[in-house]
Amino acid sequence: MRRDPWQALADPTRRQIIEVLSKSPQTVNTIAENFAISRPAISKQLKILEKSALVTIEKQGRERVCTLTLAPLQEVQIWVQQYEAFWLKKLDKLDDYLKKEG
Amino acid sequence: MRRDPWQALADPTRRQIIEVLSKSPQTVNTIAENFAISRPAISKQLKILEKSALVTIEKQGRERVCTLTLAPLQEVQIWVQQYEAFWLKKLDKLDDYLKKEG
DNA sequence: AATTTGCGTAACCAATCGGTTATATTTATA
DNA sequence: TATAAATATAACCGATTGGTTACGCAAATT
Repeated sequence: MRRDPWQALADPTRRQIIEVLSKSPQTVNTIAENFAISRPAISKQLKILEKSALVTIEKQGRERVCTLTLAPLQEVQIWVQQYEAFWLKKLDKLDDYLKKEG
Repeated sequence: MRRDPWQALADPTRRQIIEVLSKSPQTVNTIAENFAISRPAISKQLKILEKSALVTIEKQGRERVCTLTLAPLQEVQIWVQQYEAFWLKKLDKLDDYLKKEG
């Protein structure tokens, strides 16, 4: 049941978890301290992030250390960049047009 | 009821609609031809895209012409790029470390 | 050995999602 | 003017989402 990074990033809480983990790897409880919702809710979101390969969870004693993996963001970035290119091309065409007609 | 672009982009059908519209503005039916799902389903998705400002829908006679607006993608791109920077910085640190210790 | 800590899991719930079919409305066409 | 075309809207539906509380269990602490 592999997860689509788009779907994983759709939720603001999950994006915030990523933000928190970008400072450093952290345990589940430490992450949860940043949020108003319950710890099991955070656990669930972490599992979703894990399934989309954005986070790896490593057992260390009774704690679980969560680490960010940014690789899946590439898919998103490439998709967006493709449209950035399209966008710039369109601007170029407009530019050409204005130069010819102007 | 303004929509989050992240949430709008979470659905693969909606991303595909964006792809279709990136060729040129199109009417609802023309868009729908690209998909196996019903036309009302496409209408719904278009409305979601409209609410997140990714698409504008203009009435022209009995047709509605849908045009792509890529501006909201900037929010996504900036968010992702911020982590690209983080990622590169981390690689730099690793590089420094390896040079010192190596 | 008993207790506390850190976490997962299960059961539940209301809201939202993404689709459907049926119907209504407006505009173009014969 | 009757009809066809393009589309929206409503009512409905099952699945998913994102949260909750209650409970269980292994590891650390006392």
